[in-house]
Amino acid sequence: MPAGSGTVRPVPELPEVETIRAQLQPRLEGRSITEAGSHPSAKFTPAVEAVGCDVTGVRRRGKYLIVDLDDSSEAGCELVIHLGMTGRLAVEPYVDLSHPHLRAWWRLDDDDALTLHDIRRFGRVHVVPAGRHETIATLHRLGPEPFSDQFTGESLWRALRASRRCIKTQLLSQRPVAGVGNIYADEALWLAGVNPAVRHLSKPRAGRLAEAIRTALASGLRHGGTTLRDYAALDGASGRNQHHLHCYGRAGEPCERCGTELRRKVVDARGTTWCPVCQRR
DNA sequence: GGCTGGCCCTGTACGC
DNA sequence: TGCGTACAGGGCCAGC
Repeated sequence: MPAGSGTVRPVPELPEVETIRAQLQPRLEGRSITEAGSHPSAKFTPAVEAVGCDVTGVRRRGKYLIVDLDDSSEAGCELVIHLGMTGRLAVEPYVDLSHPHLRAWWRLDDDDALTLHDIRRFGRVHVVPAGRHETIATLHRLGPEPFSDQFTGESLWRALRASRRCIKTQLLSQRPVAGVGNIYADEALWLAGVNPAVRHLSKPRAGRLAEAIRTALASGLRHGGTTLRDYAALDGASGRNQHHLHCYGRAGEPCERCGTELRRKVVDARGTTWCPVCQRR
């Protein structure tokens, strides 16, 4: 086994972020932010613009958490949080300012605090006027939500046709569809029988892949997300979807469909598991 | 404007 | 036991 390969750290993808969002909403909605602080790194703004604002809602767009704020302006503003690979949010009464992984925190008017811990510092925090995402390039160009009417086999086929990059790279770019990361890309491609390195799909196959993306994400949502190491929901509970994965992280094991040994290779600098028979090019 | 590759970042596993 | 190295990977950015 190569060094480090036994340490799998999945990032929070759509199901994980949605699980956190659902738990965060009742804890934050209606509260006011009274104080903010952050790690001294320039990457972690304390988002002091949020101080004095009321939380009016908590939404998700792709892998981004968006906390809607009423700042007395007509449009309001948004606290936008991306958890990166190892980001973890919590609402807790005590903020340990000496914790080495504490990146940002916001004190609420009930004396609890929303905290962001992030081991690898890949997370991001922004405050922007409501709906103005031009300064957050990936969010600005995000594809349709996978469970929306805008995401169809046709829309996926068109998006994939517009680029010459391989399918997996395109899925990870967030442009054909929002919220798919490495885990669910591998799962969806396996479900659809699509090789991660192909560059174009026929319309029928794009339709099957769109359905497979929804199936893989729905499984993650149903099981509270996937926990292989770092991810935990707001209440600290682990997800259960790791027990329902067909492909991701199973290189060397037999394919559930055909029994062929699943293989692993690097696509777009991401570890990729696939079945050489079911997902033949 | 699209694509590619390098970089960020830290915990962990492994070899020596 | 301790040190050095490889690896994990989402998003950003420079260069082409």
